[in-house]
Amino acid sequence: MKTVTIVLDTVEFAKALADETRQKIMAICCCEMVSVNDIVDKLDVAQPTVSHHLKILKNAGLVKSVRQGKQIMYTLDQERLARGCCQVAEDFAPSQQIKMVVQVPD
Amino acid sequence: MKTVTIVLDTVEFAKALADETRQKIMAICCCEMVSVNDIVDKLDVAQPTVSHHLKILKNAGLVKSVRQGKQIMYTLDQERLARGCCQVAEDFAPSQQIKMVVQVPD
DNA sequence: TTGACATATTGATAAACTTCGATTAGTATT
DNA sequence: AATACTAATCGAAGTTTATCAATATGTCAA
Repeated sequence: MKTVTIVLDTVEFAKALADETRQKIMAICCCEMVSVNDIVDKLDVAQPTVSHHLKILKNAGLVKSVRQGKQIMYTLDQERLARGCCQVAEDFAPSQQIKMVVQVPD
Repeated sequence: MKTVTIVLDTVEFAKALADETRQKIMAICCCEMVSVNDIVDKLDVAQPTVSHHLKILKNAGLVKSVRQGKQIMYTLDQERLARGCCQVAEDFAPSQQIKMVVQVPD
């Protein structure tokens, strides 16, 4: 049986989550691929601000991006986010039992 | 069957976690009751700084405190922390399955 | 290759945050 | 009551962060 250990910087992880605008962005790109402009259109912030937050989310490993022509499509890495949440809970709340059922692609 | 809904401010929750010193404090008071001085002794920060961080953690509902004589004992609210982690995961990673088994006291 | 479009980067500014010294408030002891 | 002890609050300094306008970079179409 193979064990995969993910080393997560829980401080960087939490910092990435710790902003209202970033959480809005996360909600927007949570379940679909969206362009930067898509996000800008749905929020009341300037485009550089969105790019800035996307960079932070990307550095924390919370979003993935792919270029599609002129646009760059972003989407939340749900598994990564869920793993981060579980790790925080495991690190600081070891008495609680939290189980994560990882989705295995077909 | 009774359903308990916890309304959590995920931004405040994440902000409370988003500091290295606070995470160290959380680790120290994670599994036992400790006084403010206990925490100061284990960290390289001044007492007002620890009090400041404890206040933030308290406002976020992540620590509980009880006065014992001259001291005030703090401890991490593990269940609250775990619930917060689960809620973040549920809010932003709905495709992932995370289960939390809540500890019921005897 | 020129122009239009999409996104990233730069630089500046303002707000928020961390930290600490000094002080205050609360508690117990003598 | 006076003192010692513990923790909270205040005020200031320094750092980090969020935001935007301006600009640069990259891509596609004509």
